[in-house]
Amino acid sequence: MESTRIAALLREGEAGDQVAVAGWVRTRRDSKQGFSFIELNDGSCMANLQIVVDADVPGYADVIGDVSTGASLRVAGELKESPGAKQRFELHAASLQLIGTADPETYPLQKKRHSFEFLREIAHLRSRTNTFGAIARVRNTVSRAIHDFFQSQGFLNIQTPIITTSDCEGAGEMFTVTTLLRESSVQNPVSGGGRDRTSLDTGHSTPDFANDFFGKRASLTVSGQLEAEIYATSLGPVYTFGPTFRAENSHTPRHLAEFWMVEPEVPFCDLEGDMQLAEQFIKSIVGVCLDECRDDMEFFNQRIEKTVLDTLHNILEHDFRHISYTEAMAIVTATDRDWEYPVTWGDNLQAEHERFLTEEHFRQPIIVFDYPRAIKPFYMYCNDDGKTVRAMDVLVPRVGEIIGGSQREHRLGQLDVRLEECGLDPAEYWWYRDLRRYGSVPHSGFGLGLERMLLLLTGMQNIRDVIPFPRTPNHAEF
RNA sequence: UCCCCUGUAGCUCAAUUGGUAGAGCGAGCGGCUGUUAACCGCUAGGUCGUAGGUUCGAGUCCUACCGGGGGAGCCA
Repeated sequence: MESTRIAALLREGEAGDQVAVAGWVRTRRDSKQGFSFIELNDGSCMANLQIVVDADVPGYADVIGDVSTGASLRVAGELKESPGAKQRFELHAASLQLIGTADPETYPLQKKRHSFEFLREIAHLRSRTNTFGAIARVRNTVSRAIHDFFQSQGFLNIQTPIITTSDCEGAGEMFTVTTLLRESSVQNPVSGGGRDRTSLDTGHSTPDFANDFFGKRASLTVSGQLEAEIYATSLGPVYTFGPTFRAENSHTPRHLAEFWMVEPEVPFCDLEGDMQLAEQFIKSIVGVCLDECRDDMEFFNQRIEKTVLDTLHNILEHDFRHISYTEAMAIVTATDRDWEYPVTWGDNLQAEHERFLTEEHFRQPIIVFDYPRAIKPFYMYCNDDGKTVRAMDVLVPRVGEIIGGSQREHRLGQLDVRLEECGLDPAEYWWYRDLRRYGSVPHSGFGLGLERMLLLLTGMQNIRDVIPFPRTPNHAEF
């Protein structure tokens, strides 16, 4: 008999069905009177399936002792209404096949709750817990919802390069990609123990990238935006959705060295349209998750963060507040609160100010737009006031900045002014400038960090726990 | 990179002003039970992150290093 996923069985099964399931044991409770209860989980949903095994089931006495937490099982039998209060169905086993044991003396996962810090050290097993199973399912749903949202509106999915030689926007430290390193010239070439950083030993203080694989210095991408602009200004709305890399040495619950980013880019679109798109986009994802991941979302609301559902419904039911940077700064400086970092016009809004605005002052997502041009990158459209650019950040409660975007500077003359201001070499951006020389159009886009979206959706506090295998400084296990 | 907190049993944490290391959960064994965070009893399990130092005596105080967490910056 073919196995049925537990999610499908709980959704569509009926008492009397003959079914088989396969999964991993969460707990076992015995009655010496001659039967056992087994909680089986197969990852298809939050719920376990309760298995009832009578002692006269073939092989019972031989294997039941090894049916411990973490062991894998295949069970066939009849689905019955459960007299117990905590589940509708239970499976009365006719056959029981122990597939893989899990020594209780050494199996690290217990029935009790573990700290996320501990689970991070056993990332190869944490997906067997309720929390990480739920995160994986929600992450999957978000991923599909992202594609659905853009596909349904005619956006083209563009795969931008992961290896790049364009030093785009100079935003953030980049990881160098090189073949200049040879095993013989590397200290600690393999994963053996030592914590010394590998270092180039080319005989020169600076490696000669002209001799490198690509003939010039190459890096892992920090954004697909510039390449997305190429396709947006020829094929219409596009989006990228892929991994992004930042070699920043930042140690926070909101940063990863490797994360996933969604970046739409829309031609013939100004900042207003960009902000509308961002709002529709976020609401769409929130709505899909609430709709399709009810059990998982309920779990997050009960066990992880009791305000999650309220926050998400609040997002769906209200229009995002749009306020200019200048207004935001006025609000921040008008309060009589003692800021750790007092600011004036021209400064970046600090995290404490952003939190205040979205969590206390407006108590809902806000979009701050028209930032000072001195604190923003070269590619943003310059306003006529000469002081601001058409940039926007979407700030949400508990997470802070979840989206950053802008209308792009499509006027070649202005772009060159900004390249100059930012100390960048126009020759390096020759193809980017070409887009402004031939059929240039106003266009806009933004970037959304997938993991930050997941923080918002799940109520999890640490970004290392919403990606299966987090990469942060000193951490690239698994 | 800077600042703060922290490191004791498999896990989560205690240990009064420096005075011989404890609990709960988990695990093993036994008992009870249509059970479901099960319950009751017993047992095992720790060179207190590492290396120095102060002291008659250090889990406790000092220094360095390593690990974990948080805040800042940067950003998504």
